[in-house]
Amino acid sequence: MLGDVAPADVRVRYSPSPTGNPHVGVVRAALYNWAFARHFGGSFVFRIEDTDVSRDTEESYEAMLDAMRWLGLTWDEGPDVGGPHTPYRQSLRHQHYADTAQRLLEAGRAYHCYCTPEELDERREAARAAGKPSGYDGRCRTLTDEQVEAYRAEGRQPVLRMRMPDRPITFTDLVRGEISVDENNLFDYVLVRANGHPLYPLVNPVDDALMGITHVLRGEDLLSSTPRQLVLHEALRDIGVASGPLPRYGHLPLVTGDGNRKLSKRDPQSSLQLYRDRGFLPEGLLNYLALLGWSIGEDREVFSMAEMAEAFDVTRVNSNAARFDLHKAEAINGAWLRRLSVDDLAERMVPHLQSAGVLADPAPDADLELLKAATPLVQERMTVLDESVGMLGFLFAGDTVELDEDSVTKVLKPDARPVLEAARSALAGVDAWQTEAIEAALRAALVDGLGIKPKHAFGPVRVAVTGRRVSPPLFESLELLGRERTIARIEAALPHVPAA
RNA sequence: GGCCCCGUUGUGUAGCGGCCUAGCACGCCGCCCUCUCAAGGCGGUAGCGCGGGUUCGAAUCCCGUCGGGGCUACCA
Repeated sequence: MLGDVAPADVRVRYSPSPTGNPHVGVVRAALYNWAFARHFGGSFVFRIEDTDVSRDTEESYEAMLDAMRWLGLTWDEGPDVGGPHTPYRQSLRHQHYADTAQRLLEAGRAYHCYCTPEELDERREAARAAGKPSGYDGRCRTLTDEQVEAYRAEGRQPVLRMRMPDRPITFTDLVRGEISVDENNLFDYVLVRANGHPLYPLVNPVDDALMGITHVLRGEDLLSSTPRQLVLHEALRDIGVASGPLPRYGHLPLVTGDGNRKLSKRDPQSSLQLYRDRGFLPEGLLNYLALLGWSIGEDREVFSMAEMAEAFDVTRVNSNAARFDLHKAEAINGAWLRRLSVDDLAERMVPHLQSAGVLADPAPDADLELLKAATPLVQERMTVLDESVGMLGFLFAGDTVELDEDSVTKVLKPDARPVLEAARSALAGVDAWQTEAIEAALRAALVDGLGIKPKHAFGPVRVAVTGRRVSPPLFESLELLGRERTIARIEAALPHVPAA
């Protein structure tokens, strides 16, 4: 897997294009690269591929860095931290591409092609109709000076095309094994546009070569372009632009959405931001993403990133596509949430409670204390942090809470009136306002006193006090809420109970 | 159309020729616990796409077939 590369010399990169917010499939690729580098004690390089000015924005660039920091996927070299191969943004590396393109042309490894897009389309369609490969047919490979003159006279501007060799290309993929494409299916491809703009097929390998990348782990969608990149890499070494061994490639299975199709950037389900907003923990999301195509083995699924780095082995990555399953992601996140210390969890809930308006920003110390006291009640009931809003909102309201309409009609029926009235007087008489005493008083008054089942006894109280049918444990909640607000809310709820 | 990749329960995976009457997790169903909801415990549901080989023996190796996906730009 490493070839001649010493473990510490392993260099991998994560090179997203900053177009919109990061995609979970792309995050998983970052994770696998990170784990690969950390496993061997090598370097993880973060490079921004912002060659497409029309699509890349500074905002997306910042969002990308922010996302990586949030995830905790630390990089050793990158646009903000620098490194020996600076700059790490392609938009700042144009000279490298222009120089390389020139040398490729001079060495005869690339050539000018004057075909127009229309001509290309036409021939492509014809080839396709004839059942033949539809790639570039090589027409401009050997143009005479006269032909070039004629094209120029017409005002045509050439693109620069890579000259592919007349032999099959075979390589060993780290996850899939040997892959081979014969010469009839290898086509000369465009490196530089007619307007002088370098394209991805040129800049990506050039940067990998210049930055000494030893291993490339990326999505399967790039599998079929690997042979041509390998050819470019060989050429770069031949013409002295780069040195060192060719990078080894590993193509990761695609992450699919609800259908069987590749999760696209446009699919809302693919947005990392969505999961952040919902309150996924970076630990949980990363853990889940790690599971999409890789297994730590031993019937174990919950593990930390340090444990992953220790155990990670690309050759054991699955080669078949994996579907993103929200349920499973939530389950894994829930497991992580329950592992958190109470203080840590309370702290992480704060921003969610604030953006929902439950807590002020900054939150008063008293509220923070109350939140901390309530955290154990909800820790095992949540799967994502955002749920804290619904579960704990009632604690931070005043003498009245917003009553959930559905809960009111289902629980606050006419026979709830005597229950609430009995609860009110029982609670008024509780000596020490503590969970045990509250429960004892309520049981005595409602279950024993009114002779009704616990479920029917406590349901109305729960709705009156918390506003909902589902809440943290009732007696503990009442203790935290305090006697005054508890009783005030029961009284406020009484008018919502219809007469018999 | 062409090329390439992939194929274990609904989903993610374990399995790398006998330990598999296929394990685990999520989901789903039921039970227990129980003031709601969770969490937890117990049990259940459901799978090696198909057909040929190779072998004493195949989920595991080979071939074919079918199915799915990716790529096929002067996007990245």
